[in-house]
Parts: sequence; C-alpha cells; structure tokens
Amino acid sequence: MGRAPCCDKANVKKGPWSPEEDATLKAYIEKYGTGGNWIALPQKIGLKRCGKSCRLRWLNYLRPNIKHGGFTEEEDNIICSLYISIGSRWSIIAAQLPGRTDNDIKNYWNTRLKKKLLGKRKQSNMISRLSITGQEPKNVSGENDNSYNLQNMSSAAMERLQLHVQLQNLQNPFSTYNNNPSSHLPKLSPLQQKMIQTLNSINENQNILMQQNYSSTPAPPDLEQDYDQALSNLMKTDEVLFNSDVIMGKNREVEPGSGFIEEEFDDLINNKTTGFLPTEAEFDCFKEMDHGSKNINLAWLSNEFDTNSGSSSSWGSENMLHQMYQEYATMYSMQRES
DNA sequence: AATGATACCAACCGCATGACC
DNA sequence: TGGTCATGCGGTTGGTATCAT
Repeated sequence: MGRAPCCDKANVKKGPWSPEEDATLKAYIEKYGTGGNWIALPQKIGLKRCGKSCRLRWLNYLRPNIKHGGFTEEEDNIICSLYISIGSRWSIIAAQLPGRTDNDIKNYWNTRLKKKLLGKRKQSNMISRLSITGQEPKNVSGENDNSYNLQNMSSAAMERLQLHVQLQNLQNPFSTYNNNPSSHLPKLSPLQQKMIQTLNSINENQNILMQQNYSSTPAPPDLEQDYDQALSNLMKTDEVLFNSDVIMGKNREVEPGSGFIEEEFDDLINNKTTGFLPTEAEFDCFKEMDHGSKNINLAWLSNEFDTNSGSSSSWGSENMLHQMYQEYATMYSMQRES
C-alpha cells in the first residue's frame, strides 16, 4: 500500500501554468501570504492545481527577486566549488546565491555547467572507458582487466574527482594536485590525492590516445597499457590508508571481511586519519549546515555520506554508509589482489 | 525544407523529515 | 509514543526550442 496522494489527482490540472493562473496565485500570495497551508491554498483561490504545484510555481517562478538565466562567472565558480565539496545539495547551494532557486541551479548544472567544466568529449570518452555500459572491458591483450572495476565506485564520486582536478588545474595549472595552500578547494585525504594524481595521469594518456585516434593512427599498445595501468594504479591506494602496519602499528595479516577493513573504514569516516579536513573558514556553507562534524571531506568523495545532517532526505542513511563501505571494500580487495 | 538529435527547463514524483495531535 | 499530514528536497520526465544533417 502506497502513500496517500496529497490531492485528488483526477481533478487537478497538470502541465505548464497559464498567465491567468500565475496572476491569480501571485496576487493572492502577495496580498494574503501562503497562510502556511499550501494544500488548502488552490481551493481557496479557485485554482485546479495541486498544493505542491502551487508551492513550486511560487518558489521557482513567481516569487519576487527571482533571477532566471544569465549565470555569472562568479556564480559558476560558487556552484562548482560547492558541488565538489557537498554534492548535489541544491538547496544549500541555492542559499549561497541570492535570487537563484535550487531547481534553476540543478538544471543549469545538469545541462550546461557540468559539460562546460568537464568538456563534453572528454567526459563521454572517460565514461565509456570506465565501462558504464556494464560490458566487461578488455585490455589490449584481450584479458579482463580488474582496473575497470572502477565502475563499482559511484559515478558521482568519480565525477567530483574529475571536477576537482579540472578546477585545481584552473586555479593553479602548475600544481600536480591539491597541495596549493592558496587553493579554495577542499583539502584532500591521502586517498583522494592518490586518486586525483592517477586521474591526472589518466587524462594525460587519454589526450594522447585521442590525438592518435583523430589522426587515424592506432595508438601504440604500450600507451594503451599505460592507460590501463593508470586506472589500475588508481585502485592501489595509499599505503597510509591500506597498510595495516602503518595504521594499526603492528604486523597483522589483513583479510577483507575479517573485521579489520570495517575498523579501518570506521576510522576513516570518523576522521581518525586527520590532518586534511577543510577549515570552516574555507566554506561558508559548512557553518550554515551546522553539522557539528567535519566529515565533509569524506562526504564529497563518497557522494552522499553525511553523519549528522537532518536537512536532506537521503543523507545520513545507512544505505549511503553501506555504499561508501562497499566502494572502500572493493578498492581494498583489489589492492590485495594486485 | 524536412527530419532527427540534442539542449534546455518547467513541472512532476516520491521519499524523508519534522511538527502536531 | 506512534500516527498523520504538510513541507522540503532531489531525481526524473516530458514538452519545446534550437541545431545539425
């Protein structure tokens, strides 16, 4: 049994709003306010619309001081930075941009900004290389290649890593990765740094490969192998994070599922390997979010993980924790195999 | 000029949360 | 304390506009 509908679906109008409907809603709200009850509002003013629809129309379109389109470079930068640090929490991002709605920013990001930043050709190439299609990829020798298990990592996390690289390069083209003290980007954990370093390597090889492809000349096999090797290396994560001797300070055989990885993961998400978290001054939004926790850094890597937030529907759920754990475990086991 | 592909964006949907009883 | 309901949120859909062939 599903949830009861919020209104009589059969008797409500759907689709685009007419100018008359807009005028009716706007006039009423400007005069009387919403009355704190969106559900009752459409009936009150004689609109055959769902209350939710009225609310959305008001918030996204009719509300005063709403800006549409014409995003500035500064706004672009804010959106990019916040997306990388906190993910797709559009309402929080919108709160940093007066006059912008979460819906507008979400649309702008999905349709334009993301492509602008990543570069359309590069992105599609990367995604296909990472085997989003679900096909079992082969390396040049025709063997299944473990490196492609990268698909087990969420595409959103990968995307943010790529974006981080792009932004970092824009901010400081001579910096290998995020070791620039003047950078406005979130500081990275050793694991993230390792991944970004490898992504840079991938991108370099990819550019060469693309040039080869465009000139209709087959890429040398060793270059293909380098590319695959770079992906593989991405999985060979930092010793600091994966070597039990370093972390636990004792000689200990490590088996995935033996309990150690759970401990390590727990340490990681609870920030026991500290020293790389962003300061609150770096992101105003952190203050507003009032998490009481500085797990943001891990949050942006793992996409949706959040410990204390009650502001978003999916954050902080065990599913997200589980997903993050799975990604972690996958990388862990691959590191063991290699 | 016709047609298909792609981009854009308004609106919808369902879930999570919090307030209230 | 548990149930109900309104609201907020993010993902997705579908219609329209624009571009490419």
